Formats: sequence, structure tokens, C-alpha cells
Amino acid sequence: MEKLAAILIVDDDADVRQAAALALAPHVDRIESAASPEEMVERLTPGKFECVLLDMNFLPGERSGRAGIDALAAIRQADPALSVVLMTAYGGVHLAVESLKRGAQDFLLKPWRNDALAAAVTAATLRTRAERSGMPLEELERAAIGKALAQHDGNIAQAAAALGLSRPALYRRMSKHGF
Amino acid sequence: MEKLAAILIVDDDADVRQAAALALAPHVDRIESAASPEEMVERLTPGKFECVLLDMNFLPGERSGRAGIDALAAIRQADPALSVVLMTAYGGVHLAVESLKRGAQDFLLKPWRNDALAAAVTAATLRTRAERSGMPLEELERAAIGKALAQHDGNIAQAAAALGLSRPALYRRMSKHGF
DNA sequence: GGCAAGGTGTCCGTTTTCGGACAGCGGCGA
DNA sequence: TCGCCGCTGTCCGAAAACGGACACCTTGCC
Repeated sequence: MEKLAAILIVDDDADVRQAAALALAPHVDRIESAASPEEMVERLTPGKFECVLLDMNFLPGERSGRAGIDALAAIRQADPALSVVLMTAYGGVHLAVESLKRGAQDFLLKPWRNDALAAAVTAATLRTRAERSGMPLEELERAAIGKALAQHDGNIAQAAAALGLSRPALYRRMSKHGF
Repeated sequence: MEKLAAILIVDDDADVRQAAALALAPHVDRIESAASPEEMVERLTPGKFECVLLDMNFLPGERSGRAGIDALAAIRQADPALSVVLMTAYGGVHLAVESLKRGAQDFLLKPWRNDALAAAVTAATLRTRAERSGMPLEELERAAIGKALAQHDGNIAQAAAALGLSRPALYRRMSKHGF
């Protein structure tokens, strides 16, 4: 498989940044690093990265993961299509659940296994690409019609109402899309 | 706030089913129970429930959570709009992460706090309602156009191409939607 | 058995949308 | 300074889509 384009590694520990970069080097064309969420924000140009690998604690002794959750929120606000993989040495179930609910693509415990790290970053990158490519309106329409018909058990009148269409209009679009 | 309509509690332990039903009774009109994923499948009529509260282990001594993951997959296949909250006494970070990645809305450890249980089930129910209501095509179109314009920094030619529209057609729809 | 309600699929005069073409602008490189 | 490229916004004859109305069907209830 071809290499991923560019990812950003965000960790206060230089050794961790280097270890992650080495683990990912066979899979990724360009790897940049930031030592803090502030530096991360400076490096985030829209469209530049396909994935952010993000630590959750940036102060000595800090273990709550709150900084990582906040940084995740900042990324999602700046570029909702950009996928984030979180990593921490101190995560429990609650932090993992909160992370994924707030939009992280994956959550890894340190120390990681290199193959798991590569798999998580690759999957996240594919999701970023899918998000960025978007869909032509025609495909969105086809998907929405299929979903409405399924949701209403094939009842044309109800599906049309749910979609905001008249029945003849829905018939025409169903024909167009091969339903 | 008005009560949730109906939820299904799936757990092999009758005491757990009862405790959960008692905890949720103030918030939910109708609560049904199943003692196994097989029984759960029998009870799942499309549109009947707004949330499933699902245990992850159904055999004495079993702790892997695999049965719950399989049951989650069955629900998501039968009714993708239906939200699932998973619960287990034996879950670690890996199981929690896998659960959410496979589509669970939340993941709770036993023994739960009643307020956390009610909050999770309520949030899941709201997500089910949102999924079921769907969106009129016009709103899907508006959202897709907004997203494409943002993704392409306001470049009309590129956004039109991404959406599968000609430029004049995109201009007309932008006008219609107030862009 | 009849009636009402809500469903089905199609029609056609009217309305809306289509996209190639046009004119013009700004940035960049030679 | 000039030319090229890719962008912008609009036009208009042609094509497509619109939805109220029509005719008919099925189911459930009295």
C-alpha cells in the first residue's frame, strides 16, 4: 500500500516523539512533531495533515488527560475532517470512553505496540481522506432516499414527507437512482 | 422532561435486570428485558425501542465481552438507528475502545451509578430519535454545500466539482440556501 | 357489505433548472 | 509589462422537474 502523506505527532517527551516517528517512518511520507498543544495549533494548516497522534498530558506529574481532551476539541473545531488518535500511559476506561465520544478515532495506551500504532494511524488517515473527499450531492440523495424508504418500510407517502418531497418527485428520484 | 418511550435491558442476571429497571423507571415509560442475546433478537421489532442497555457476558465465568460485541453487531445490522449502551463488570480500556469503535453509544462499568446510567440511556435515546427522524433533502443539501465550501475555502469551481454540480447550478443552490 | 382512510402509480400544463458561453479579474512567471 | 491560467458572476434558449389531480387498491372498522 502506498504511504500516508503527512501526520503530526504531539507529545511533550522528545523520546516519545522520536520513537513514534521511527515506528511510523515506514508508513508515512512526512512526519512533523509538536511538543505542546500550543505548538500543535500553530502547525495545523487546513489540509496539511491526514492524522494527528496526540498525547494527553503535557505537564510533569499531570495524569488526568484533560489537556488532551481540550486539544482534541480544538482540532475538531479547526478541522472536523482531521482524524485524531489519542495516546496516554494513564488512561482508564472512563477517559477512553470520553475520548471516543468526543470524536477521537482511536485511543492507545503507552507503551504501544508498533503494529497497533501503525494500524490505528492508517485507519484514522483513511477516515480523514473519506471525510475530505465528501460525496457528490447525487450520492447523498441516493443514500438519503434509501434510508428513508428503509425507515418507513417502503411507504412512499411517508418517505416523501420525511424527505420534504412530493410523492411524484420522490418517484422520479427513485427511478433516477434505480430504486 | 418527558419520559423516554421504551428501552430493552439485556442481561443474564435477573437481579441486574431488576436493578436497572428500578433505576430507570422514573425516566422511561416502558422497560422490557431479555436474559440473552437470542431473546433480545426476538424482541427487537423495528422502531419499538429507543435504546438497548446490553450486558457483555452471558455465561458463568465468561469475561471477554465477545458476546456483547457480537450482539451489538446484530443490533446495528438489524436497526442501525437504534442506540446501544454497553455495560460490563470486566471491561478494560481495549474493550471500551473496541465497543465505541463498533458503534456503541456508551460503555458503562458495573456497578453503575444510577444517575450516570440514566444520563447514558437518555443521551442514547436522543441519538436514536435524531437518527430516526432523518433530514429533509433540502437540509442535507444545505449542509453538504456548506461543508464543501468550507473544505475548499470558498472556491466555487472546486466545491461545485466536489458536489457533482455545474458552477451556475451551485450558484443557484447557494442562493436558495442563503450562502 | 359498505365506508373511510391511507395507500398506490401516473398525467400534463406550468414552472424551474440546466450548463455552455460570455465578459471580466487577479496572481504569477517570463 | 504582458500573457496565461484559473477564478469570478451572469445570461438565456432548451430541457427537465414540478405537484395537484385523477383513478384505483387495500385494510380496518362499524
